[in-house]
Amino acid sequence: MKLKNTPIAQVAIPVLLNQLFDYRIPDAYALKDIGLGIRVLVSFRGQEKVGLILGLKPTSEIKNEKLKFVLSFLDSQPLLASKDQQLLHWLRHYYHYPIGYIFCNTLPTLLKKGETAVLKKEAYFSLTLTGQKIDPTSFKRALKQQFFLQTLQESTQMSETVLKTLDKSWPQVKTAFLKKNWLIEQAYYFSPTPLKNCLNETELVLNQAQQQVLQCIEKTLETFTVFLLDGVTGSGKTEVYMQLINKVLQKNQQVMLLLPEISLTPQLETRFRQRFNAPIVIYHSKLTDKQRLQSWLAIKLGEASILLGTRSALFTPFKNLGVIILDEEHDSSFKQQDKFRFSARDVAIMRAKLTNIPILLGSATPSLESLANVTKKRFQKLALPQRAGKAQPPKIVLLDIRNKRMHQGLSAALLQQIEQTLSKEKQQVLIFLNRRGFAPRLMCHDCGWVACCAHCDANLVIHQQQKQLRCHHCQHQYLLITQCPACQKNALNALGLGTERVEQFLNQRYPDKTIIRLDAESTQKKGMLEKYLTQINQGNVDIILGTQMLAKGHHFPNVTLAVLLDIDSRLFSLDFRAPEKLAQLITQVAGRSGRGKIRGKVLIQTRQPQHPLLTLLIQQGYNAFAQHALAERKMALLPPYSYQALFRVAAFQEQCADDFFEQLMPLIIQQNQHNILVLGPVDAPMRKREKRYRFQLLFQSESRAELHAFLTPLLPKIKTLKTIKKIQWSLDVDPIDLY
DNA sequence: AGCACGCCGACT
DNA sequence: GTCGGCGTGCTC
Repeated sequence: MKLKNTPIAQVAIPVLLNQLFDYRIPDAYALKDIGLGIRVLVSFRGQEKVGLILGLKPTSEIKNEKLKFVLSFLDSQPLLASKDQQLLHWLRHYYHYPIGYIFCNTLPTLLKKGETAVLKKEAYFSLTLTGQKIDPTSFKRALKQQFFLQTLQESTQMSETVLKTLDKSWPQVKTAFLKKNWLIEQAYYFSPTPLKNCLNETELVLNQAQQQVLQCIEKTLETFTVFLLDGVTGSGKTEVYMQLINKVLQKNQQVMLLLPEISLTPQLETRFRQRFNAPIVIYHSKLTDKQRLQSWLAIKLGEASILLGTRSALFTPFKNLGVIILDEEHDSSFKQQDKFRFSARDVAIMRAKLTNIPILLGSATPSLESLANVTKKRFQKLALPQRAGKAQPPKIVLLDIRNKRMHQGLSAALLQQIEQTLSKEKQQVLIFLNRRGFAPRLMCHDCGWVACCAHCDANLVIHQQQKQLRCHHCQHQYLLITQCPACQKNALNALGLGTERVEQFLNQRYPDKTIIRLDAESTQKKGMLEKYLTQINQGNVDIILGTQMLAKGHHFPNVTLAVLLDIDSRLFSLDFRAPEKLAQLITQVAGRSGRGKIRGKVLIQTRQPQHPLLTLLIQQGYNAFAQHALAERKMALLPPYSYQALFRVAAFQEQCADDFFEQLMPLIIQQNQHNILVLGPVDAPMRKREKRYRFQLLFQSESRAELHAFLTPLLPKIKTLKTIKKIQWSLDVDPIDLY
């Protein structure tokens, strides 16, 4: 029916429904104020919700009496320009995810909650010359003043928010300092480049390889090209990034740089602030809602030029984006593994395509997907094959530990090498073991009972310091017992190796050495990881022991020996990606060694010294391994030579899942006119997790278009199945681990 | 997905 | 006679 002049707004609402909802616009609103990408407040099921206008149409198919009015408009300008909207529409089709979630939940939390989209200035404080010269120890009784003076002297500039959280007496101290003329107060939109120590990092002269790489990219600025920068650890990728960024900044364009881990942002931020005389903002999930809103707005409005962040930064709208750089492109942290499962790498590429700008993917160990894309001529490969400066590649050696006596998982030969390294001044040893806790298993020596989680199909991990047994898959903790619950004997044994156990052993064996353990447990407290990293860089540490996080691109300049423990189980994993991940891991850990003047050494303890993966990787390097692995994938028609989507199902009662699949499978057979390979349903590798039984169904096709042509009509039909109410399900497009 | 409405069993 | 079980269906 005709509704005067004002159109109907099609609104995205943050609910998990894949549709827009129509709302009438009150006649009082002038048409010019209504546009796509503007937030509105609406009543939805009796609740007020913030939604986003994604469409306007003259009439609605919905009965007039059912239509509600938009309650109010929250923006005068669109939050998302049409390019940003295009990207989100692509996401929704590609990942088959509800539109309301994609459009609303990719906004900063505060905007989702209806906060006004206005960049606010914040007060920043620095000391005047007089203030810098005051000796803080000259305070006798004014301890708060002493504290703040010292704090401000140690930094260049601090925001009011930070100062307030340090101590609530700040407002009084501030007044006192301003009166004494010790303090400069300035208002900024976001954290400014430090004034002190500014620009003390100078551009390095690039070596020939670096220069070639830079020139190649420079030529394509303002056109879409995907570059894969294959640069060994220490080859000077960061310097290439920085000089490229400089070129883009000179064109008055903005830059987005994505990293896999939050913990990698501070060091890069410091370097960038010292190098660039341009506003830089950070965006990741550890920032406060307010900080994230500020960064987001600063980039959108063009007030900031560089955005440094993790995958959650990917959706920030830019005013004038010139290049995207995504470092450590092989890293699985770029894949979001819950709710909206997307690959930040793949989405970044699509974003570059829609913006028509180059994107640079960097890695010392490129993913097989990216290497295949080079072969398919979709990506252009650029190589930095040598370490910059004088550093040589590390020497990798396999330590055969068959029939060897072990000391808490470390062989005599290994201990000897460790001791040899430690005897040299300022040399550090890095030990990689990807298992937290003391030991992964508690077993009765007498009856064979093993401690298992009541809610998951998993062994409980012994955490001796906390005297706990913990399940690493759910949050459950149990008291560490000494008596076997099955046979009542005191014969319980800790089997296997965890970082806590190795740490304990090393502390006993080397009581005069400083040993730091870096894992999720030891770095749980805020700021601990940064503290440890600083300590390591200052050279006050002898042994660094840790999990996965050691392989993530941190710099350990004094490490000359890197050790990998307990990798053998990964050689026999059922996951077809396990070899790729292991090769990347070994190469990355190896890359931590010998980045200074002394050549590094890498030792891998194994009972499989003849294993082809290890010998190929060590004798011929990662690229040879990758070519071999790609040939295998091609033979088996596995990704990247086919495309997959994984349909996961979980239910508290197995019967519910059975009933669901009984309805689902005929639907799939009927729908499958595209030769889609359907594998399953089968039990998930961990059948029971967090009290739920888990199953999966894999769809695979050699044609991405056919896979999507199959999925697109299938999903709405699946949602109409009666049994779906009793299960939880998700679809993972391009899954990277089949868990 | 949530959340309300609705129709059948064990209680003050 | 009511409280509440979760089955069904709708959200503009």
